[in-house]
Amino acid sequence: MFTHSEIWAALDKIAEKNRLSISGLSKRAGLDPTSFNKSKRVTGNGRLRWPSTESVSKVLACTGTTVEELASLIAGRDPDETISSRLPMISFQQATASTCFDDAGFPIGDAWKEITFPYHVDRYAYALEVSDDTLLPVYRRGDVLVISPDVHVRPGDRIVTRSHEGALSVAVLRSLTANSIEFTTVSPSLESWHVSSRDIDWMARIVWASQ
DNA sequence: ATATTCTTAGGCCGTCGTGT
DNA sequence: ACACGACGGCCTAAGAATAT
Repeated sequence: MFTHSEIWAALDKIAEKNRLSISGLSKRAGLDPTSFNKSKRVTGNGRLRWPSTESVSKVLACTGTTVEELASLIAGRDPDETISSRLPMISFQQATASTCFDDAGFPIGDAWKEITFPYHVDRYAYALEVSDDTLLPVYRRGDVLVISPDVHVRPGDRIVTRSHEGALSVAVLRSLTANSIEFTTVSPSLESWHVSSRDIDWMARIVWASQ
């Protein structure tokens, strides 16, 4: 059971999460831009108008929203923000300690502190604070990078890798084969190097950076 | 400053499903 | 067959935002 205001609030939230206006969401769903107008949610005589199940289905399809996520939004819970509004964070310097990550690159241990993050990211995301100026001019000391070990990495992505020795590197992934990985620096020099895929523990995509 | 585009409000109408 | 209710589309108008 849900109410008229809850289903409309959920659609408003889906639009917001996809950085769309409510008319923009209607258009993306293949509907008339005015379909979800606030003025159309109540008729002139006060009768409540509800979105059709077909329209809701189109919205879910065009935004990649699941029925479960819609249910959470209707219930007033944001499945992303409630999980990711607080992120574990650690500095690059501290992160070189071997106990900070498990074998798959997910945070473990007590060295992490928690920060509040204003955007929604997946539940596995964590933050790394830049400890020095070796990444200038792209990242400077104090910048925060948000990393998701759960996001598929593709050539062109900025990533963080970890060697068997525990050293973290920030780079751009250029190519990836079964045995070899090519990286370039994030700096304008674009120096490139190859490593064997056996020589790194993991790599994870940088999904956000404070700049 | 002006033009263009986008967003929103509101009225009206078409289409579809349901009940009589 | 017809009436009615309901949602979405079409249209206009106005205001806001953005581009030139």
